[in-house]
Amino acid sequence: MSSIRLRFAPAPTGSLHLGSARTALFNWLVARGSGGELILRVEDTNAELSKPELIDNIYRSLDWLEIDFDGEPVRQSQRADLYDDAVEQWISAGVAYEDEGAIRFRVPQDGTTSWDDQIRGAVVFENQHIEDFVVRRADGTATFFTANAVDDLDLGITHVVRGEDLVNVTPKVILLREALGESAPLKFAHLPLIINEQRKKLSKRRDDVALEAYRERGILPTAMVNYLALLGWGPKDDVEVRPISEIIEMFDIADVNPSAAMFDVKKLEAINGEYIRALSPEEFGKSIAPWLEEEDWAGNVDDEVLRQVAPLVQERTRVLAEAPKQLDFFFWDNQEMDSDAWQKVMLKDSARSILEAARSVLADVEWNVEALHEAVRKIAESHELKLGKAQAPIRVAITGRTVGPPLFESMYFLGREVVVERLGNALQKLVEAQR
RNA sequence: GCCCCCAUCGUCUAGCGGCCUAGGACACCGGCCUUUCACGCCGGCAGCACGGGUUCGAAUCCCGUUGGGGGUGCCA
Repeated sequence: MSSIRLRFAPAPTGSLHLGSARTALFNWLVARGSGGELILRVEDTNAELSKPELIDNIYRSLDWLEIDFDGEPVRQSQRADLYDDAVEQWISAGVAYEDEGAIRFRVPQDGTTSWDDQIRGAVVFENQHIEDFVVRRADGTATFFTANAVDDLDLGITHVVRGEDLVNVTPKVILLREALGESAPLKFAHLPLIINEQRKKLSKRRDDVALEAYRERGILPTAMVNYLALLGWGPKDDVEVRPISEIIEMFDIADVNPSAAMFDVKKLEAINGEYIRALSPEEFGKSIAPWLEEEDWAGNVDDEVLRQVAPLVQERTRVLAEAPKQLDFFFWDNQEMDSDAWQKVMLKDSARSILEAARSVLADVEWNVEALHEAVRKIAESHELKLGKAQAPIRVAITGRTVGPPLFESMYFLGREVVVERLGNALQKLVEAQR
């Protein structure tokens, strides 16, 4: 058995929570950085919690983050006998007693229970403030405290890394372990909470706490892990975005900041953007595929065109879910026109004249990016406009929007026929509107 | 109410007694680049909650105040 053993012990209450993911990550960092072992222990002492789909979600999420475990997962729902034995042991030792069918642990009325937290230092509770707590429910099932203490002992856990919201249960678990004759005290590290803008613990009701929600929006797992590592911890050399292998090497649980950390989606997305830009074109193409498939123009996507056009949007993408709207005009059947965009540029005096000039010049200009660029540049010149201004109506006519990938590259890949047709359509719409 | 924890720019952090007129990142604001938007680059704004100690010297150590948070289930 390895000298360092940790466990990640989620209760399968739904989709994996961001805070749980961070706890899993920090446990994993300690294990992988120390040559220790990490066990996955599912805390499904409560019957409703052992639903297969809930447990699957945990596996899927952890797998997505590439947080791996040693050995098979342990299910508390299958270890009732062990908990029973412990409770019987406490009863016969006189430290637990029956109360309305449940069994309570008798907490000493004097003295203190304390531990040296790796993140917070000494934490001390006076025993008189700890109430006698239930270790076995009237229905015969073990409570969290019992399962926790028994399993940590039985599995040879040496280090417990968990959220700060569990600080107050720690003295109870320590008492239970002592009553079981523990051979060595656990090393505890209570992680700071992840909080929202209101500086409150992330809540399921009002915050996006499901890890899956971020996956669905197109956050890369590597970016998520990197960002999560930065919540409560920071590298001493100030390089925040870096491979997980380096983080494993630099990470030390004792360096973790004890104060709560706000979850900042903007920063997550900024980091995600960096990871997206660092992808190879092939990887990027594969990454956005699931999002493109959901579009109604998905059937029109030409893989070769997509391959050439994807790099144009890669550096403009912060979350993968944004990719379709940057690429749609390459593939749609019925062109959509953003009305704000139309209002903004097509109502200008020069718009009609620019579109007319573009339609006629582009009808037989040489079809390459440089020539297209030059052609539009000349139109701009003749209208005494900067290229940036002059290309606006052309962009809107062709892409339906005021912003998007570089225009001349886009026109080039779209092809002469489509470009001229869209310019014509826009012109017609403009003329009709002016009548 | 009681118990426990926390306190460096708006946010995440570096700092673990002198290297700090406090560094980085995100956000924000200027500028450059430029075919839009981005990217990139340059610059700016902005912080040690307060009060006492300890010390030659405190963001760093101690105490208090204030403020915030967590817990207080036969949930986990």
